[in-house]
Amino acid sequence: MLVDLDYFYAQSEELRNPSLKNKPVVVCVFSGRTEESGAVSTANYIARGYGVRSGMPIYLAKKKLESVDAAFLPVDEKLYTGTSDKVMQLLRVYADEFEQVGIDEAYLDITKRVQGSFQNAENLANIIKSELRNQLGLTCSVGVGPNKLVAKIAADEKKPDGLTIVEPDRVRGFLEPLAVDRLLGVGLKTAKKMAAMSICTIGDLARYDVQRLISTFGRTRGTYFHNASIGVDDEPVKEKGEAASLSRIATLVQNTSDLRVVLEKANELCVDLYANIVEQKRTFKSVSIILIAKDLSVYSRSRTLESSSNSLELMERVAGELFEAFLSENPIELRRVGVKLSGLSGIGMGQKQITGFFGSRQD
DNA sequence: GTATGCTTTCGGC
DNA sequence: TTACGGCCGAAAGCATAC
Repeated sequence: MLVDLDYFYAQSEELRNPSLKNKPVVVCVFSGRTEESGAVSTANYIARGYGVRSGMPIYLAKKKLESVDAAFLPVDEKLYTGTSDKVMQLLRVYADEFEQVGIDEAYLDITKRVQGSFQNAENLANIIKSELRNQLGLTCSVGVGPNKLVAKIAADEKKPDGLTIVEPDRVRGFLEPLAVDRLLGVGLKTAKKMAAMSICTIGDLARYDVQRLISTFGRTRGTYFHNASIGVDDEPVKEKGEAASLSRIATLVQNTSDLRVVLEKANELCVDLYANIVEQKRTFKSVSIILIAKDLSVYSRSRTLESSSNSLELMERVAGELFEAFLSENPIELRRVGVKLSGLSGIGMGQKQITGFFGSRQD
C-alpha cells in the first residue's frame, strides 16, 4: 500500500490556518532575487483549478490568479516536517514493514496482517484514511496493489482523497492504457525517447521487444522498463537509513561569472552544511559543486577526498577550487550555485564498512 | 568478465 | 513567448581492480 498525502505543503498550511481552505493556496520558494522571483512548490486544488502547477514561476502563478483572492505563502519546512512526523507515527502502526519516501509518502507492507486478502486491504486503507482525517485533519490518496510499483501508480490514479485497489489479475489491464510517464523512472527525456519508438502507453511498452529495450536503455533500465510495464516488481518495503548526501543550493542576486561573488555564496552554503554535519555527527568523503547557468542549464563537478573529513576549512577549500577550475574553463554567467557533500558517515564510523568487509569475504 | 568506485546527469517531489 | 527552487536518490558512463 502507498499512502500519499494530498498537496502536502499547502494542506499543512490549511491545517494551521483553516481560513485558507476556501481559496487558492500557493506555497512558494522565493529566491530572494526580486520580490516575486522563485518557483511554486505546491498548490492546493483550488489553485490548480486556475492552472497553477508545481515548479511554475511564481510570476506566472500570480498572473493566473490575478483576479482572485489567493494566498502566496513561503515554504515553512519546520511546519511540514512536524506534520509529517505525526503522520508517519500514525501510519507505521498499521504496517508489517514501513518505508517513508520523501516528506509526504509511505509504503506499508500489509501482506501479513491482511492475510493476502485485497478485501481486508481495502478495509484497512479506509481505516487509515479515516484515522488521518479524524486524528490529524489530513486527506491522502492511497493505492493498494500486489507490489510497490502498482501501489504507487494506483495511488496516482485518483487524487485528492482517493483510494484505488488493483488486484493481481487486474494489473495488466490497469496499466495497459496509462501513459508511460506514469512509471517511476520515466520522465520527460525518457518519455520523448520512447515516443520516438512509438511507445506512448504502458501497454505499448509491454509489447515492445525486451532485447530492443535493453539495447536502447541499457541492461538495468531496459529490464526494469519491461518488468514495470507488466506490473512486475519485487522491491521490498524497507526502512530507509540516513541520507547519503547533504546539499545546499541558492540563487544569486544577479547572474555572474565573477569567482569572488560565487565563492562568497559558496562559503555561506558551506557554513550551513557544516552546522548540519556537526549536528548529525557525520563526516563527508566527497565535495561537489552544482552550477546553474543563466539559461538554466545544469553542471556539476566533484572531488573525492583521500579520507573522510568534518572540516569546514577543507570543505570551503575544495568547493572553492572546483568553482575556480570550472569558471576558468567555462566563463559562463551563473544564476544559482550549490554545494553537496556525499559519502556521509557517522564519526567513529564503520557500520557500513564493516558489513561491506565481511560481505566481500564470502567469495 | 565481474565488481567496485567516481563523476555527471536524470528524474521525483 | 519569456518568466523559474531546493532538495533527494538512482543510474549511466567511464576507469580501475580483481
